[in-house]
Amino acid sequence: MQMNEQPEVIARSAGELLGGLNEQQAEAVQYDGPALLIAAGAGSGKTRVLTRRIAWLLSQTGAWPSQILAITFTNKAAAEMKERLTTLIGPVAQRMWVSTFHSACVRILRRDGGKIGLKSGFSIYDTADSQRLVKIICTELNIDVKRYTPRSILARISDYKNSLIGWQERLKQYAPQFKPGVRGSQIGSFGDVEVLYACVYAEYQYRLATANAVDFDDLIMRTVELLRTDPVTAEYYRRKFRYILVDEYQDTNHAQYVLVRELGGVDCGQQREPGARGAGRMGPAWITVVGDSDQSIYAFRGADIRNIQEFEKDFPNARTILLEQNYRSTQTILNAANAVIALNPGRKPKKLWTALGDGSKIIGYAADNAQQEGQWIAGEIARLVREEGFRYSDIALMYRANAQSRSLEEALINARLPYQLVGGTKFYERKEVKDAMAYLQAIANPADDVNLRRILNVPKRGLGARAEALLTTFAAEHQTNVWSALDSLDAMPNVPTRTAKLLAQFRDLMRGLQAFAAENDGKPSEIVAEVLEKSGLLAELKKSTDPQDMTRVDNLSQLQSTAAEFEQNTPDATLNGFLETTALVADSDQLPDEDEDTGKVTLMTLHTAKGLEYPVVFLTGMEQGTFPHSRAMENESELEEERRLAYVGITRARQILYVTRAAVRAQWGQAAEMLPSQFLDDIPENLIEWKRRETGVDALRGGWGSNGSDDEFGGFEGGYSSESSSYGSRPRWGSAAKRATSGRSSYGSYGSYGSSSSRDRGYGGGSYGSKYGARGGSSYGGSSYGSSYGSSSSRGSSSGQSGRVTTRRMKKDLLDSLTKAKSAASAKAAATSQPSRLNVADFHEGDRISHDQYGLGKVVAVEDKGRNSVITVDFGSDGVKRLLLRVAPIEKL
DNA sequence: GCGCGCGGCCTTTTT
DNA sequence: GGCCGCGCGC
Repeated sequence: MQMNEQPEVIARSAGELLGGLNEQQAEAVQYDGPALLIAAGAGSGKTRVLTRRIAWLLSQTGAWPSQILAITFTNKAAAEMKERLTTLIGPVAQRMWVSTFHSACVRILRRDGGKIGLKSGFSIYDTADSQRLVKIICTELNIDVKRYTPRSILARISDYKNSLIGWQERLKQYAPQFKPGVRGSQIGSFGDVEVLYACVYAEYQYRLATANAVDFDDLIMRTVELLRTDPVTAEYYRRKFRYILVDEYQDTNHAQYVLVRELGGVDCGQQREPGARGAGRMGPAWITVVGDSDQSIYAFRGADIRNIQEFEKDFPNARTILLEQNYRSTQTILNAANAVIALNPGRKPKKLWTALGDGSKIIGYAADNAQQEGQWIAGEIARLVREEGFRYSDIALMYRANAQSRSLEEALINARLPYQLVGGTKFYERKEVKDAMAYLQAIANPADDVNLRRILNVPKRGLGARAEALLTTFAAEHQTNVWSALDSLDAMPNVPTRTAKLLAQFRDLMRGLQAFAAENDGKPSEIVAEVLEKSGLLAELKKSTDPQDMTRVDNLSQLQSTAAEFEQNTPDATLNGFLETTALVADSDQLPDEDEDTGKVTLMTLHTAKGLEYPVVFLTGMEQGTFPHSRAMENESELEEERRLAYVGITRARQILYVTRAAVRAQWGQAAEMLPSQFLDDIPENLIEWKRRETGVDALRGGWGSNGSDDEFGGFEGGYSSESSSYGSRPRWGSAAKRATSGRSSYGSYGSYGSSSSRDRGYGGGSYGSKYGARGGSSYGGSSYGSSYGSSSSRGSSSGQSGRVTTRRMKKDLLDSLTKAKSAASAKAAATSQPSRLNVADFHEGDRISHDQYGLGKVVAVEDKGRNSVITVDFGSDGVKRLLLRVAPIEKL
């Protein structure tokens, strides 16, 4: 560390640090004692309090930056906090550990994991890797994976780990005779499923250990193990971290709770030095936790709400400070939130209030189906921007489950509104990216069987199941891993000549890549390039004619760019560092900064939305079974969690809250009638102004208005156009309304808007190609990122700060890749770079096509009228239709 | 060993 | 509607 550059904390006076705070906030900032719980209601300024408290500890209590450990739940939250701290106390903030539980543990394990058998180059398995491994194990143990899915077994293993239950313990209790790592070990008496779980758990951990790998949950559990088994290490961290602050404490699980206790040395009975300032140099660390039990929404992944509820019992001399004043929302919104959450039994009563005034009413809308819900929302967004001066980035659409995004996206695309989707399939989960990453993993850590096996025959090189079995058998017999088996190929018996040759080729490929990586460890981007080139991954995709493969090539190129950025923004970049940052990205890390105007509407799940705020929020899919989710409705405690989720959703809104529902929603391709969500009833009647309350379905139920037409919902067009005049300006094609009720995808119609001018609006099609072209170059250094972060990344060299920069760069890329994925999914058109999706010249009499609604058909006539070309198609029993090529949702077969 | 086509099952929510 | 796994034919 370059000490003399700026070693000092910018001195902040007490007045400065307390300025603008209310009484409770100020008290929390100054609190002088070992254990503090800040029970912070939604929007009550907790991040502000947390950062000011850290500054207070530094400038008023004599703490050193290096003594601070601040834990957040996402990388983004960590980056933001670090940024705020840097503003407050100067660049010295970089010396603090501000990170997620997971990154902090990686850092600890990289340094000290050797003491529990982890070599420092260990791999971090994501959920997909872990599932692969479980599946491999199940197959070998002859477990019926239909009945016990790897997914469910893994969930169980995850539960054990979150509760710090070791595999030894499970094995001892349920299958003492089972020997992990011994081939042919079968599960004994199989009357009890616990036996199965115990065996798989044990075997899974054995394989992780031989692969020098850990999974997400291990990061926490093994760190606890380290601290508990190695007193020297424990002592080191206890002396180091004198102040521990944990955000979103209500979402911690048992393992994380214990981790905090262990790091803080709460139970080791050491006394604080008499007369010391603050926490002093020994004795228990000072612990500050911030959270809101009403926002606990992660019980499903092990979060234990009791951690926060029982904080005062758990930590001696604890103090609780309540923050109830909300600085975010109108009183109307808070009243709705309070009313909903008040129905949860057994909570400590807490009532949010605001000085901001009542504001406007909550707006309700009942649509006939999901498509119309989306259309109405799109119209409303256009109106908000046009008439009320909101920006697109002021608006967020939220939903319970990712699958709901589709109909909303389609509506936004059709209305030509720019949007960004957060979450869903992540960049690093795409197959081609995952393949490339598997190469990198296997190079960095050859013992990593899961990843090595993944790429053995990717791209296809004639090494199938037989060859793989040769390797795994040999590996098992010699108690070693697949790479070692491959490495000693010459000693392997019974290998057919042809297979031996292919295996040797693969071995040499990997040896070459390993050597290259060793020589260029500081240049991850070059390693990526080498991998893409030498492995044949790129070549395989490039020679393909599948238009989707072009996107895949782009994604791989993107991966290389991401590596290049990592390299530029990280002082001591390594391949492992790159792998690490990619392993721990979260959905919310893709989100842009609050102050950044992306010019796009944001779509995300309610879970992802936690911690965010928007002037305008649409809570969509307010139906029984959708939200609350059907799987959470039977069980009271799960229903309580849904209610907290509703509370989270409502309190995201600052000025205007919309609640919308659909009377019919397609689930697994089947239309289902949906009743209004109980949460709508929980909001006091007088707070909601319904723009449309009855749906066509409700009307039919009431026994009137049915005209028996085969348009599913006769009332649809009328209700919809009389409702909102803003639709008048939109084109209304005859087929559009009908298609909207068909429940089928209408991506096809996207391309149909494609006069070339509309393609350059930044949400797909043509713009993507050109934008990508620009990115492909080496223009990163000159970007605004380069300049704004240059100063911090050039100072000091702890990996924590680089993590921050990387994350910020990466989320940007992920964002772009999402936008790209969007366009890729929707525009086969773009692939041929034609201005219009379908070209009339491509259609001839007798061609077979597929229509989104009518299904398969045969072309009987083609009329070339330029932009207005029409084809006539015979759909058999569905009749003969004339279709405007420009708008028809069809695909040539 | 590979590729295609069919059928079953499904989705909560995520570090 | 989509993914994944399996079975068949080459």
